[in-house]
Amino acid sequence: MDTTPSSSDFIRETITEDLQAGRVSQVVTRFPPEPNGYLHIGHAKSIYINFGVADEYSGKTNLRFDDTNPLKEDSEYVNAIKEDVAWLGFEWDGLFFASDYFEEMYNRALLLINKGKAYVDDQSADQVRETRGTLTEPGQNSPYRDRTVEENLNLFERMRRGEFGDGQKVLRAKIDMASPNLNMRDPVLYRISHAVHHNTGDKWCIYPMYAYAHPLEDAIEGVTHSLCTLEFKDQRPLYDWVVRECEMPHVPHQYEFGRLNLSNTVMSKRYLKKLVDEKLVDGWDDPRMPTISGLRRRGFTPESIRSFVKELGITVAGGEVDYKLLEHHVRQDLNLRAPRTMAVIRPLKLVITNYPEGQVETLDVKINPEVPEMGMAQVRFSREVYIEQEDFMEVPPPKYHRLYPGNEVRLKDAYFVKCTDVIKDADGNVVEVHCTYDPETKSGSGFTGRKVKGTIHWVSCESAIPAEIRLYEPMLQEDADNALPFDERMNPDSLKVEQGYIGIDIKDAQPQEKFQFVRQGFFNVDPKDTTPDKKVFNLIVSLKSSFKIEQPNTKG
RNA sequence: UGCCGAAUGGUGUAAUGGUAGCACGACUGACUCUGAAUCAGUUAGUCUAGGUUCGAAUCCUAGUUCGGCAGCCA
Repeated sequence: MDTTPSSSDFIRETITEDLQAGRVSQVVTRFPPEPNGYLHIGHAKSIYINFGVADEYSGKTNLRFDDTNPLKEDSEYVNAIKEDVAWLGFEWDGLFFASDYFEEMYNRALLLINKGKAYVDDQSADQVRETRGTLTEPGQNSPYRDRTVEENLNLFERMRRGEFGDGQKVLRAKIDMASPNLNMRDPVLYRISHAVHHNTGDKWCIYPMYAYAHPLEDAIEGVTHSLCTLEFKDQRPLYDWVVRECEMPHVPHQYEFGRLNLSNTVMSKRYLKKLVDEKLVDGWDDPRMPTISGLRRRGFTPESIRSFVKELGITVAGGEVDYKLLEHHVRQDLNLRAPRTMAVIRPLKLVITNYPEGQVETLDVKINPEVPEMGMAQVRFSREVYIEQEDFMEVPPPKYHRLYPGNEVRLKDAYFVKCTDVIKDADGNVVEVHCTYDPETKSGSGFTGRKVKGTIHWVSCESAIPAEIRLYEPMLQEDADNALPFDERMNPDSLKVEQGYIGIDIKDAQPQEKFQFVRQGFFNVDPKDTTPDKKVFNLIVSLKSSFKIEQPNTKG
């Protein structure tokens, strides 16, 4: 895959040392998503780190579903996650579920109880919270903290048998209610939840908490380096406590890296789910979503996502990456891979008054000038063509090289045309532009008589194929205050739908095929809404442009 | 006023006691049948104050700022 060496970082340094010192013989990592939503670009970083680092050291990586909370999890998410990881280009060694380990986890809990390291607490959730203390004050011991081993064993077994209702009892670790690390103040290990689990059905009514389950999962699978994001940093002592006190034969270690934050991007699974549930977007794969499936449908390539996250590196410093960097990577990838085509997004009819009526020419055009091997395609040219509305202005601003009355431009791959007339409707809107063309200026004829500053794209009216073109902007407003809740930052213009035209050269385009609409951007054939009768194109990313119209842009 | 962690151009990231570099962005210019791409260039940085050292982004001390942590979520 991506074989260029990555620079060193604290994780790779640790692994190198562990290998050299013989502490581990083979690197084993895992990517442990909870199947409670779809993966997003932030997960792509974690996936890249876990799979990529292991791969560099000829190690193994498991895909493990951290499914310890039946209330939020669903097999729909399991399938989506598997598809996304595979699409990104990673192959897992083992495919596991935390729920496969429930029996072993239960037995280890019994061990903890027998050692006097865990107890059943009858306090309510509220009481537990109230007695946990605060950031500056220690907590208080539970009145049930000193139950006998026998009593704890009996109670815990009855919890499992379903003798108690949700929330009536929990199993807690007995550590230190005065610890400055809140995670060590007798954390809950098991809670009661009479819920159907996507994998184990109704076999269990007690479920282990993440802090207890995760280290055991790692230990069971022989994970050597458990790589997670920074918010778990404070749990490290508890992680080590669980592995040690449960007397796991294999001892994994946890290392934390900074998660990815992207500018103007919702990276909260919870909020993304809300957008989906409230139908504010067209599902998890809405092209505006930062989900892997959304990016895929939008038209991003796995290669571009990989090279993007690779460039981020592995650090612990927090920050926010400009989404322009992601755009750069996809442009760079698609520039060499995407066929060029002329498509008109907002059409304006241009009539060539001195071109013979009824005449149609077939022109050969390069599919990708950057990559001659991609060959040639054919397009049609006739007396009437559609051009882009923004390529004509009746009153041009400074440095406007496109069409305006009296100005001559090239119709790309065809002829020079000079604007002679403007047709307007009753409201004064420009509805048609009239030009004359010069037959001597045909593309490829070698004409050098004069030059024009502008070249514009077009589609021949007689064979133009209507297409729906969807233009996207970030879901969050560019200049909104980051402190504001997402609801107040949503960009009302994140989706704009246009009815445009494509040429016959891409009439057979298939879902997920990507093109560069010349002078405009890269587009993907939408796989969901495209029908045999009508193609839908998603804007992946626009082309950069160094031309900015100065002052108010009142079209036409 | 608890614990943990982090601070290098606008953004991300290198430099592991020895010339502060790379990428993105922005801005110039060249080229151009894509105002793209490409090429050339410009811009701009070690949080602060002390200390150690021939020499500090790097080590030490203090401070400042930012982030994470008080789910029976993960």
